[in-house]
Amino acid sequence: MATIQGVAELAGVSTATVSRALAGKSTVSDTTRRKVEDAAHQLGYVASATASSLASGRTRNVGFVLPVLGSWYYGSVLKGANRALADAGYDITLYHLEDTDRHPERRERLFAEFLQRKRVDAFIAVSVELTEAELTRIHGLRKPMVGVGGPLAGVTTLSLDDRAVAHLATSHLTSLGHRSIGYIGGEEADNLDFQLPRHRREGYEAALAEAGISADPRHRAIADFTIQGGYEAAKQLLGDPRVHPTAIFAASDEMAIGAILAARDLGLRVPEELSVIGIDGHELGEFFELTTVDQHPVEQGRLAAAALLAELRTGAAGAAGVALELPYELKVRRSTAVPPGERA
Amino acid sequence: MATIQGVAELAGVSTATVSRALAGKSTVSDTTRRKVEDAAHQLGYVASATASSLASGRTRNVGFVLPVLGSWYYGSVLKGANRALADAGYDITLYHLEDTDRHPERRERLFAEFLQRKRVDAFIAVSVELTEAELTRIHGLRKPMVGVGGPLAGVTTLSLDDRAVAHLATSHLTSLGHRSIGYIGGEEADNLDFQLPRHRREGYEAALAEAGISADPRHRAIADFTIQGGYEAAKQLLGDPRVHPTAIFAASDEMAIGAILAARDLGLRVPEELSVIGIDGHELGEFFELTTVDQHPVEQGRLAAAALLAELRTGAAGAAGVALELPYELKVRRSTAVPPGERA
DNA sequence: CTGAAAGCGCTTACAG
DNA sequence: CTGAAAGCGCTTACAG
Repeated sequence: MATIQGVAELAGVSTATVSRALAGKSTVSDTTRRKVEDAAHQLGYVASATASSLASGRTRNVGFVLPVLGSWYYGSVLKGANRALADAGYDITLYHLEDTDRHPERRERLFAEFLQRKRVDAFIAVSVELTEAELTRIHGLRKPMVGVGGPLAGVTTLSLDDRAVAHLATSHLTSLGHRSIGYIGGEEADNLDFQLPRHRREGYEAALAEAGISADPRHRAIADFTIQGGYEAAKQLLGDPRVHPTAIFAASDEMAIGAILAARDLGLRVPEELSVIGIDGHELGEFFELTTVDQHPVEQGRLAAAALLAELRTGAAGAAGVALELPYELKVRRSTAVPPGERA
Repeated sequence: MATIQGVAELAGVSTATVSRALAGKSTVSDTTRRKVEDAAHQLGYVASATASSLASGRTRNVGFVLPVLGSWYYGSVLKGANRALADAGYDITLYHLEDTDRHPERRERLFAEFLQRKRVDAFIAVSVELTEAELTRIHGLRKPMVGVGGPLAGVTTLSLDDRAVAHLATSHLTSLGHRSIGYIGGEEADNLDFQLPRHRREGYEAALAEAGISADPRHRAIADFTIQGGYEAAKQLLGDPRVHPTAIFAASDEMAIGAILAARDLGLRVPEELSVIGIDGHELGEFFELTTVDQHPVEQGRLAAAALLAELRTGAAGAAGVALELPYELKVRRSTAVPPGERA
């Protein structure tokens, strides 16, 4: 394990010069730089992150805070962020805000201890809901932070326009001629959350209204964003003779896939007898030929990292509090078509 | 941002004593300890990880190396490891060995730069296939390392007995009376990999032999461990009139789910006309009522962390090179039953 | 363009 | 049980 001392001796210069040369500072002559690089390469020298951090105040490490590990969505965002940060020379340290209800002490410890260690230069937080107290603590750290799925008070946030996304998905169905459109959404609990379920329902209703269709509570079902939940909710909608939708819009792809499976079990052909559309761009969407509004999670991670790197470069967390909009895209696959009896 | 200085002044002791008191060293009197703790609490002091690491040589940070981000399996292992390590006061820094074929320079940089920064005390590597050169570099770091899914030369490895697992799954089918059992496995490329596909096939064949059934190459299909791959492979097996299996054993749950969906599309009822079993314990297994051999990925992560913490505590990487066996468990759900025509 | 020196904020022998 | 002091391995004003 070579140290900067060893490199300095081998190259015949001071450690200060080694540090400058390897950091790519412009104040080093080309000859010297080459000597230093050769020596460093020969010894396999890489500066100790720990010593470098203590001296410079920069860790080249970003904290990534997320509530779920093992799901496709969060993993994808993480992947996109990691790629962009690694390319910029940054590591990622993980902070899993797991299962607050059952393990409040773990969450407490995360904010009281782990986040206070000054191990990272900045944070990315995905779909994290923070209390006032937690937000105060985060701000007390005085580190740049970018949220995905916000908004978080005083934090730069990248978020999806959930109303617009739901409006687009529903309009896709009305423009095909559907008039009886079921909706599978999430619980609209009045808690810390980001209002995502409510916004998506509002987008759905706005699109219905535009098409001159009156919203009917019997056309709506609540689920938990999983395949199983979507399956059960769809069975309720499809099994109710008073509803009889010709299309279903689900607020997530997994719920939409559940709806497709429910339709199959009920003997309904998709899309001939039932159209289904979701939101996400889930990896399983292709296999199920699911029409969806893709929110490009990997790209979301990349954008979050890019925004953070920009704040890190300019120094001041100048952009703090700004809200940026994430891109989305309608992807029409086989699961949506004109209503039954309207084929050309 | 309080420093150890501030705490020392407030408590009226030296910084050395603050350090010792907060580290829980036994050589501090109870009164002093209390004074220090009060002062630290009052100031919201937490030792800087960076300064502590440089002084002590310990980072309280573990590197987690994995080839895939965004999949259920790796996310689950990560979750289990993170939980156990966080409870012991450790952070996790992520090293994503992504897509080596398309981005060899990223992989190279990871080994040449990121891993050399001495940011972590130890490594956990999941299903990572390393070249000789990479292994040499890792060993040059002289840090404890635990592999999951190994084996890696000179590294403590936790692995599944793939032959035994496949044998168990297949025997479950033969013991129900199945004689014509299809197999969906993975490509047995002769590369760096861990021979997992080969071992699972061998376990399948051994169980067949025990039941007096001769192995037939036409009963085997190759896929890529995904739902889509399993679906296509199952269609081949089920569509071939010369094969006509009454059961399918897939080397992963996702492929098994693909097989269930293929059976549905071919009008075959599961389990009445076709039994299906997988390996994994995938979160979707319950919804599809899939019989499986659960390999408990979250628990695998926990065990890896525990093994690593043990090495870290005893100092010497004493257990290096040891191979430990991971637990597994047959979970019988609705997707397997006696062959057609044999119901009581 | 380069070097000597201070300093980042801790931990830990060493002495007492 | 406690403190003074050295040292971990870098970076960065400061001088030249």
